[in-house]
Amino acid sequence: MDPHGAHPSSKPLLETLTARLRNMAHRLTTPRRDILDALRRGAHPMSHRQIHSALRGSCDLATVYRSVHLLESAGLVQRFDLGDGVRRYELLGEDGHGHHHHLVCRRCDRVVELLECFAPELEQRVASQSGYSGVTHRLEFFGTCPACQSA
Amino acid sequence: MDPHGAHPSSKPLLETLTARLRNMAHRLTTPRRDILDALRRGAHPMSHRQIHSALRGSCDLATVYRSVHLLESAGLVQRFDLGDGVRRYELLGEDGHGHHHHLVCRRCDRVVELLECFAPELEQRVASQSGYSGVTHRLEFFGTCPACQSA
DNA sequence: CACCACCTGCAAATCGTTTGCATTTTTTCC
DNA sequence: GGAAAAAATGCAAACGATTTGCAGGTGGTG
Repeated sequence: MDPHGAHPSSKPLLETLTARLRNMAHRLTTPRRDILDALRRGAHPMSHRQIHSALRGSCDLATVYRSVHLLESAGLVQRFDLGDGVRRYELLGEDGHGHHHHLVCRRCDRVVELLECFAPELEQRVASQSGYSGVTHRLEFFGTCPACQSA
Repeated sequence: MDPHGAHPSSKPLLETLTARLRNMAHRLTTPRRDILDALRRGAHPMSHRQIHSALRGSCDLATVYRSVHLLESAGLVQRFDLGDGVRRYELLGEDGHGHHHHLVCRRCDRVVELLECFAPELEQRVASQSGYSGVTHRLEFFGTCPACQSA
């Protein structure tokens, strides 16, 4: 666990990402490349709006929604729900590598990236005891960050 | 873990719930009582809309939103985010007892209530290593239920 | 039983997200 | 390198969940 760091995995090259997209039989368009690049630069999960403003309006917000949706189903990005009604996304390594969780401050929304994922064996247990297949999980932590504690 | 059962904890009396509300220095109004009763009867987490229709329009949808919000901050109900953009709620025992998780079918949205909560010691670890205080968590599982697997 | 703070109903506003359609871009193939 | 087909984009409008302003109604306290 790394209380201060940014995204745990080292950043992949933009080329690597675009290659992955092409291999999925998807077109490489300017918005998609730019979105991947924006996510590559971001340290924390980004909302559609954040991505859109990082792009400085180089493409439409609707395109961000459509592209991120495609990137998600292509397995290039992972969605996170941090409690407010806003969806956020981070790059995901190949074969699902890079799966992790977050710790969010209830007061100031500061986000800490947590390195380890504890639950893989839990997924197994849940799957075998319920009969469900392809079990995944979503886990986030919430608390009050040091700064907000003293404030 | 109970793959087939409904809410794990036995249902509290409606009187018990209303008493808890009164003790929090909140008024006991008809809509609030009815909402608590609807949640008491429901086996799975209910959305505002579901609660509202369980009440057969005896109060306004906006009142459901306002009341559930109050019940949540009073610690009487707990919110669950099951992945679609819809918030769902279940009764929560006193002192936070009754905390648990769900397993949701990606195809048909069937929900399984999971009895155990694995993460309390994780909260400790996350808290001490990050400096955050009052750490809680949200954990849900997703998969494909037996029926949808064969379909 | 009267009063006051609080709550409700109603309707409109807000916010995130999706969608229809005409136009532009990417890719493929010659 | 260029034309044609398939797919993606921009724009604006639609949508669904949730919130809010305001006028009138209600709970519980003295």
